[in-house]
Amino acid sequence: MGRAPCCDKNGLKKGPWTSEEDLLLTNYIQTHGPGNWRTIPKNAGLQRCGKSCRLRWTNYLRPDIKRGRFSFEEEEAIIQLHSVLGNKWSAIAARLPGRTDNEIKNYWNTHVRKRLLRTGIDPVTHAPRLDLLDISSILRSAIGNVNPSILNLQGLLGAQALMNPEFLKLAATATLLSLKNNENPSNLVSQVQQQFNSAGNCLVQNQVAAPNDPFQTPTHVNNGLSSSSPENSILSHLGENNNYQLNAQQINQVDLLLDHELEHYLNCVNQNIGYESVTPLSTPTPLNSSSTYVNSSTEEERDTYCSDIFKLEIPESLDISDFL
DNA sequence: AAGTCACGCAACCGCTCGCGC
DNA sequence: GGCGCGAGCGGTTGCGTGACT
Repeated sequence: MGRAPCCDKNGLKKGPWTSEEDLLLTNYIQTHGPGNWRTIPKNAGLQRCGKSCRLRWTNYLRPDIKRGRFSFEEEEAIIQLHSVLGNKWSAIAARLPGRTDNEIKNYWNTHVRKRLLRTGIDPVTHAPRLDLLDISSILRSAIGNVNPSILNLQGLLGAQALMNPEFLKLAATATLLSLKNNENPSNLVSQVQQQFNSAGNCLVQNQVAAPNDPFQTPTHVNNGLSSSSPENSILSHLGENNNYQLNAQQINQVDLLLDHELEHYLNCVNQNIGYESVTPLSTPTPLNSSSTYVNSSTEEERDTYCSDIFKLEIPESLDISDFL
């Protein structure tokens, strides 16, 4: 378009504002109002471009700006709004009184983004990071020295299959179930995968709506696991092979791991109803959920909260803190 | 105590949008 | 419809500061 530069580059000051400049700008705007930003520096006696004045005013000098540390409620709101709006910092700022888009953007990049990454959540999609979500690692951490090759879920299932948290969790459950019964986990996991595949296109990821589809609600579907076919029943494979031995302690730990999830799953199988995890691996927080607000503010507490968003329901007695 | 490194934040830059002519 | 301009937005930069060695 060939537009002129926003200001004459020659003779105009750049860099940090001095208190004298702040005073000049504040006094002028409080007297005359913002008006035309291009004319403000000249009228206020500032050697700055209008753009610089506008930024200084909107991001720092405005009287309604809330300074200081973000509260946990604000941080939670930022995360939720970002999951809906994406990097629309001004839109997010509009919903957080007293906070500027620049401030929120900085806070996101320096704190929230890192925290989400640290807790295994993709800061862009707000979904669990699949590259980190190696259930095999969790299982190994949980049950100790089992041959890594027999716990390689990603190898067994393929990366795409891991896109479904429910399936992922069920596969992990199947692996533990197999180990408990001295089976090769690949057999049972394959059965689970076949049932998923044969159930049609039910492998819909349970995920947060993408930023560019802001009003899509999270999809949570029955994963399609059917127990109608006896030969495909997971239970039918119990006790076949005895090549994968766990010691007594490991079996005990597997029992703890399987406690809730397996019980629920077996109930579904026995009643011939659809299985839906009682503790979804990925549980996107509803935007309007006031229950998600936690009145804590330490880094550790926030980390814990963030990891709770998608954690596996693993008993506290198991030492998996290194992984988490 | 001095040097180095990492981090946080204010400010800048380049681009797009919307409006008036 | 095209152009010029102001305003706003999002990404990036660079400086100040505190932590660490």
